[in-house]
Amino acid sequence: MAKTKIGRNENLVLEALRDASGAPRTAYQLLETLRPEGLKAPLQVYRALKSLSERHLVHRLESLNAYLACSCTHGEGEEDGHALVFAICDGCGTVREFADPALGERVKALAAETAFTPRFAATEIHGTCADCRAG
Amino acid sequence: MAKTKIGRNENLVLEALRDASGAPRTAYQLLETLRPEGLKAPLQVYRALKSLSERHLVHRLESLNAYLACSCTHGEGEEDGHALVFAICDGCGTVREFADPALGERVKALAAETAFTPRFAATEIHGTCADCRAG
DNA sequence: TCAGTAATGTTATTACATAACGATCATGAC
DNA sequence: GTCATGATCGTTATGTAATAACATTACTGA
Repeated sequence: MAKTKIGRNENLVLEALRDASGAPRTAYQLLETLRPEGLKAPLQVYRALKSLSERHLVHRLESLNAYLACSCTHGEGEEDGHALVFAICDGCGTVREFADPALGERVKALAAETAFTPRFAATEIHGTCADCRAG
Repeated sequence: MAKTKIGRNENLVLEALRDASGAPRTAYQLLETLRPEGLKAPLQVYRALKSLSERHLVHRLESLNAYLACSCTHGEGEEDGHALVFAICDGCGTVREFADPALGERVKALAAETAFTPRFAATEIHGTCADCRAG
């Protein structure tokens, strides 16, 4: 089911994202980070990100054009059925990820009301985290 | 409260988006559409979009890098307190907009659980609309 | 061995968005 | 009126995000 083996570039990108730990990174930031490892072109990063996304090991934050290592608790990314939720702190830039069943149910209900067949949903909440609020 | 008067460019962009009626448009598509009206540079469109966004007359669809005329039922964009939801058909590209209080409540609850202060939230659901499903 | 496929590399290009600066036009205080 | 102020508008250049197109390498199995 895991499409193929994970490649060198995928590993590099995934590690770089995990090192960031809660901080989203743009593709070009990742490229800069990984230049010492031999990466040279954006496409190498984008291909890795695409592959990792398909495995649900990373997520794209649409409102930031940035990427985040998946911190889902549930194994290796069975995100089917519940919507992903991201709490993005506009102060410090950190992002917390949730997989919220209740929100997923609400999304399904909304879709059903309008005969819409959902495939994937994500909610991005912008605001201020506790630390920044305390400041 | 409405910051200032609405300008010529804002009107042009807003009309163009309303003509699209459910179909999101990118900034550069709008620019092409409005060239006959005298618009020449991306910045003219982006400025208008920013101003219209602040008035809650248009929304940005993050996952598409595109913009949509607001179809909220509630006057002129008092979206405070409920999360916006967009159902995006990947088949035909049409988008339906909702302002769902229940989903907004869930977002608030999630935020409260983690001491996060939400400012704005949007959910984008990708899937297939009834028409495309029927084919 | 060699055919097939997945992964990788490289150059060029397209798409999306903003910086920086200057010109124009309305409006109200005097 | 006129002149200062601030909002709007215009243009060039640039920055940032993502993909197209094509060539190459490497793994895998009959």
